[in-house]
Amino acid sequence: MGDVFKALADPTRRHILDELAERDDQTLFEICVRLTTKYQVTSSRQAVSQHLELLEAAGLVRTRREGRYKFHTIDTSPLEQIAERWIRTKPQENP
Amino acid sequence: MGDVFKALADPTRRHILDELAERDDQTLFEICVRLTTKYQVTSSRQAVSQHLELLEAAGLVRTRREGRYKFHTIDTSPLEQIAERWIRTKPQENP
DNA sequence: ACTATAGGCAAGTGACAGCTTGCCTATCAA
DNA sequence: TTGATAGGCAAGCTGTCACTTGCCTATAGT
Repeated sequence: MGDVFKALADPTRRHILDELAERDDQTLFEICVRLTTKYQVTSSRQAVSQHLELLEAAGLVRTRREGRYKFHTIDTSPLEQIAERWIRTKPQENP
Repeated sequence: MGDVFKALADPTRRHILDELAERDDQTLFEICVRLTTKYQVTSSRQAVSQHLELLEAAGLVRTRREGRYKFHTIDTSPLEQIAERWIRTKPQENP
């Protein structure tokens, strides 16, 4: 669970999630091109690849292999619980 | 906004928020004691102090000075928007 | 005034994160 | 088969992070 927060802590990874939220099923090269053109992210291919590994390890990105292409998909299910961890717990609650 | 994610990326800071969610208005020393007894966090006073600075800079903790005591309060308002950034955005939306 | 308590400031250290570089594998088209 | 494309592996570098250490300030009690 801490992996999700660490994954979200980097601005480049947040841009990757932004991009995958707009358009799913993108390859590594497609993501690289769109990061540079739309978000002015100048990271290399290997850097983006390592970010995608981390996002996949955190459960935020799922991958699907097809021939020599590897498509990446966003998975928002880990995000749906994390914020409520502290929001729901009010002070002076004593069961 | 990225400060919020970076603040949440550290397990000790998440424990601090857990503790402040349970009991508000705690001093630095109170937080230190409770971190060690309840969460087995062995950080020093200065380490916890630096974590609280970071949490305050991220807007997750508010402080109030009273004499030589400084009370810390959790503020969950930054958390209420962050997760929805990617959850709300569905693919194939084209305005 | 003096001592203890609550907290702050700043330099230093060890470890890890993000990134690059270079080379390698696998798939597809010609 | 050959060349080009998509991606992976691994070592190395650099900056940042979490933490410690030592000293300092300020408030409260006696």
